[in-house]
Amino acid sequence: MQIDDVDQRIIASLVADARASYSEIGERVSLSAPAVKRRVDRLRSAGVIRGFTAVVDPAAVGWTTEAFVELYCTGRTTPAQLTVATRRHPEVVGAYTVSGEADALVHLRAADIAHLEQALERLRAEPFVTSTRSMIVLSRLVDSPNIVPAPH
Amino acid sequence: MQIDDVDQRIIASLVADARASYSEIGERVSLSAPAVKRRVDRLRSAGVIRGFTAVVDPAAVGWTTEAFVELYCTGRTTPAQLTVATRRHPEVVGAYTVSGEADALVHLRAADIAHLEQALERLRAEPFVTSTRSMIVLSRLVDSPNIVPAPH
DNA sequence: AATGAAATTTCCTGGGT
DNA sequence: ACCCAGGAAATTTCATT
Repeated sequence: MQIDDVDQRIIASLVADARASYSEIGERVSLSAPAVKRRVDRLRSAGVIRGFTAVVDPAAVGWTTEAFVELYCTGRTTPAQLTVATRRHPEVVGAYTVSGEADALVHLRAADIAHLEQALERLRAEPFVTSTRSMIVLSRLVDSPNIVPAPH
Repeated sequence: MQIDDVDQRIIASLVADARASYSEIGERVSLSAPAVKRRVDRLRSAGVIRGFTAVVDPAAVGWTTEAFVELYCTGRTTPAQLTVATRRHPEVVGAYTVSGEADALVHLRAADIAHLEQALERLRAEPFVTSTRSMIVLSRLVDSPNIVPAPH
């Protein structure tokens, strides 16, 4: 699918404020509200825009602990297996296969340290996990959920 | 600030779809649209809801490469220094101080490998960085931007 | 094919109870 | 918290280029 400059600006606008009205966006990109809607619909159905979400302060809703865990897995572990396994754990907010020493990196979010420990144990109990290496998040310095800068 | 069960459900609803109308949300939580709006306004001004954003497929807008980089820093590096430094790099989409061997973990997003390499070099050139350890993301298995499950 | 204008429906948002 | 009402926005239809 082709994304032109106007689409880019519409996307940027929605990333900055997903609840902006079509006419508001239209003003910024010099288009009528219906035209903006049609473009947004097109971008959505093409999968460029996956959805719209609220950015919530995890601490404010009782999730104060966060960690990144490197997973070392047995030889024949497939990404599909990893996907299925990690999705089973509600504490997993991100999971990636990576190059380097580890096979995967998992981003966990939990209510507190006890909860995190419990989640970690559950994760380590997955049959393909041989060992793990954890980094507990002490403070969040930067966290731009899905900010997509203009193309390089 | 006090968050009751209804607030939790409103938040969950907005996380799932930030463009849902107040009446739509009201239906799900058995509240009138004005009541929902008042709660959302309160949650926003309290900082529980930080904002609303579009979830964009980075690949679709030309950002195909991602990496996590562990930063090893000199003894007297403050979180404030790290914040300032990492924010200078547009490729940094996340940065955290962590417990463990490394001092910080940085999440990078770039257009391609060449761009990533360049960003990494720039990051390594920061005066307080003594060494780095990179994990390039091969595939994204799970990525739930700001999904906040019900409290434990 | 994509846009703008108009018309209809739905929604937002203030004040009153 | 709900109901109500005036104004704004969304969304469909239609005509234009």
